[in-house]
Amino acid sequence: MEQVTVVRVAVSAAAFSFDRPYSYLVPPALAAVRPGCRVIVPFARGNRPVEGIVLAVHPADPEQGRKPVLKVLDDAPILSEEQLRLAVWMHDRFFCTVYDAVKAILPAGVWYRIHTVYRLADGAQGDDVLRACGKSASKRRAVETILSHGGACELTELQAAFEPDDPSAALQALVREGILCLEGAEKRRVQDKETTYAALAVPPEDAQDEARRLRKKAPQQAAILDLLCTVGRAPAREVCYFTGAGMMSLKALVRKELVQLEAEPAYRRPARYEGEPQPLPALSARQRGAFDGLYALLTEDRAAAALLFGVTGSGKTTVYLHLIDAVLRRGGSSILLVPEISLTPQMIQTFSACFGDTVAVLHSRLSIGERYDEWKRIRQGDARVIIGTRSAVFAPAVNLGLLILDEEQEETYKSENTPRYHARDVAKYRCVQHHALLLLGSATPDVVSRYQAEQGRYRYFEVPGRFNEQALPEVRIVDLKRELRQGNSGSVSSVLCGEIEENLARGEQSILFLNRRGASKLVACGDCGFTYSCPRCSVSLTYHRANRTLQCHHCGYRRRVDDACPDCGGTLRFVGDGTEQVEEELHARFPGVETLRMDADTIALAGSHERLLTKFSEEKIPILIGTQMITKGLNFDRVTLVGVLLADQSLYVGDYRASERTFSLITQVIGRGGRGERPGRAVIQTFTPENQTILQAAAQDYDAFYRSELALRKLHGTPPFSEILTVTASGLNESAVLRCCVYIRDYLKHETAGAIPILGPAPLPVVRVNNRFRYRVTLYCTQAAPMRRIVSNIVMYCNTDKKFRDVSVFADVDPFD
DNA sequence: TTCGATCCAGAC
DNA sequence: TCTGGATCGAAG
Repeated sequence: MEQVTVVRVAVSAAAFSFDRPYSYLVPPALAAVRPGCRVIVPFARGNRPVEGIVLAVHPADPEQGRKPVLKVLDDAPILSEEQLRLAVWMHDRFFCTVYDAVKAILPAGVWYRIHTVYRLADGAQGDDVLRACGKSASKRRAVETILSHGGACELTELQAAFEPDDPSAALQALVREGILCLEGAEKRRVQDKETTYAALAVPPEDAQDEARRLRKKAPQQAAILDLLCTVGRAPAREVCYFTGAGMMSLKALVRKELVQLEAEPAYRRPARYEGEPQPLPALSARQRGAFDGLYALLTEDRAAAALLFGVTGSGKTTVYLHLIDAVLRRGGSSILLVPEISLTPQMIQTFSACFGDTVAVLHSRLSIGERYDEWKRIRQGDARVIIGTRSAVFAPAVNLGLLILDEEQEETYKSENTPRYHARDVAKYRCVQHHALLLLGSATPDVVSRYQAEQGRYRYFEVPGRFNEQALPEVRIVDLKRELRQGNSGSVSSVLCGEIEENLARGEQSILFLNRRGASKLVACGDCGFTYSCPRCSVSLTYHRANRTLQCHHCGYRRRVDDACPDCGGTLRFVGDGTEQVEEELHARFPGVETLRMDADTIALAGSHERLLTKFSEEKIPILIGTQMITKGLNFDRVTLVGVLLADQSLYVGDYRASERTFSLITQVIGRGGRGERPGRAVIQTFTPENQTILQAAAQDYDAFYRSELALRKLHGTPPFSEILTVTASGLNESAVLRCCVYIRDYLKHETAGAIPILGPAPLPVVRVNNRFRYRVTLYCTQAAPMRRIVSNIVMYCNTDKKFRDVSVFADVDPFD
């Protein structure tokens, strides 16, 4: 019997509730298909062509009624075996479809758009076909449209031709009758870029003779030949540019077989370091200690994970540089993840200076083409040092030896969209697969990571002290209650004012920090207190000065501001995120002193975050006022004073991580000061000066913080003493959503026999977004693996059962919102 | 999530 | 009997 090949395919059209490998027959013509290749397959009853990825190929007995693969999209696998395994693993772990994972792993540049194409069946003749349509006008019309398109036509064009009617019934019938066949056509979003080179096709002597002959009749052609005789080979565009000749002359020479054109792949490269190559900065004795330990792990050639603790300014980056250098010497690649794009410019600068063109950059601000080309350079092994944000964890590094997460506690490493992965988890998985070293670096490690280190699951290393032995800033805590009692209700206390004054007198710079999440500006009526809220979400609208509109940060709704209060006709006022008020207050206290505000508006105005920081640093503006964004980024030598205006702000909101976040934030912002030769000072303003977290942050005592926080976590059973899984339901009908959540909770309670804490249903912090209500059930599990299966089941059930028709449900691991 | 199949009510 | 719209159910 003839051998039949069957492929198991993960299809893009599958939702989580019915995502499983689907089997398709491989026609002999497509026998070259291999696991990791993308294919077009007919899916569901309509057999619409959809994209899929081949998970496995195996010989099998022919079975009846199995559908065939229509097309193979990749000549060679686009995903390696390891990446395929990763995609399947992500499906199990993050409650996404395999194809969701594939889309996260691959850059947007390789994606296809699949179009449905109807083609006249083989051997069908125009007249016969029309006759076969009988008296059906719509069939006739469909066939005529397809004939006028040369025998094949895209569904979209048929729909356009039928407008306002729907061609699908007629098309379906024609396919059933065997008159038409259904195909998929693919279109790439981004093309591979090529450079055309011109080179002599004859020996230079012959070319020179020819040039002499052409000098009079075709001087431009002669010029081209002359040039190519000297340089041999050059990009066609440059040849034209330098000779002043046109493409026509070049083409003419090609026709005469004197010159040949050769296409070579070219890369769209993001802006990069142009300066002189720099040697690696030397390791200090303390850095060497950490490096030696990590290097030993690196050379063991088996998977390992380590936590590198070092306060701000201890020189963790230098350790990274030397480790990456070591990996390069061993013929491997390294990935360095950074939490934000705004951190990459200086990192890239430093790394490109040391490693040159072997550095590749991956982050969302690149164009699709640039990202795709960087990805190609990585895949080919041309780039072996990869720096990027969260999604760079998927970079197809050749021979991955080291994966670093810098500032590993940062929340940006967790994706809040499908697939809801944490880069740390993916990194761990990849390092195990590649026998690579996972390195988590931080000045304020995630309590969970620190605990893992303590338990021996991670190796622990420290870079003690600060660079150049600088003292940590001297910190003062100001009790705002007392300030209030003394009649100062402003946002800058008398103590902080005194310090600022001192700095002004000495000509040194100060930073004032407002630790408010998602700082925003409201518009409110000064008379009746009216505020604008989003008609679709349960939040207030935020004012954007750049385009003078009110916007919703959750759904994007926008509208203009009225001239007067729409409710009472009173005067509308702008209630700032605080930075504006602080600035006003400072101007009143220190007339004539220049200040710089850093918030969404001023960043938009300056063009970027870095540009604003550069302005602060270069123009030596005395005072910088800002939110979250100033905690990271450039180092300022002249900043000697840091003020935290209201430390409590992030402390008493949100989840079990509030203390951790506050500690990290305050520690980082205090670390901004005193990086030059002068010592730094910090002032922390708070209404709860006795709060332990604030005291620990002021003392920059991570260890004390970790101990007390861990004790609290143990008491509450929060991570690392459990793993948190959530199931979220959303829908237009609030009571239906709640009913679904109650069902989920009861199901989970039943399945776990009350053995683990299950909380909820609880509304999300913003309960309504885009008219959809969102509620959540939370599980604290100690055995996550079996729970994942149970959670997975309930998610599938709720998304298919008609009881919960208008509710959609998804699960997440330890979400941040 | 998508779309063909099925069922039902009202129009002709 | 035809037709549009809502609903249902399966996806290789």
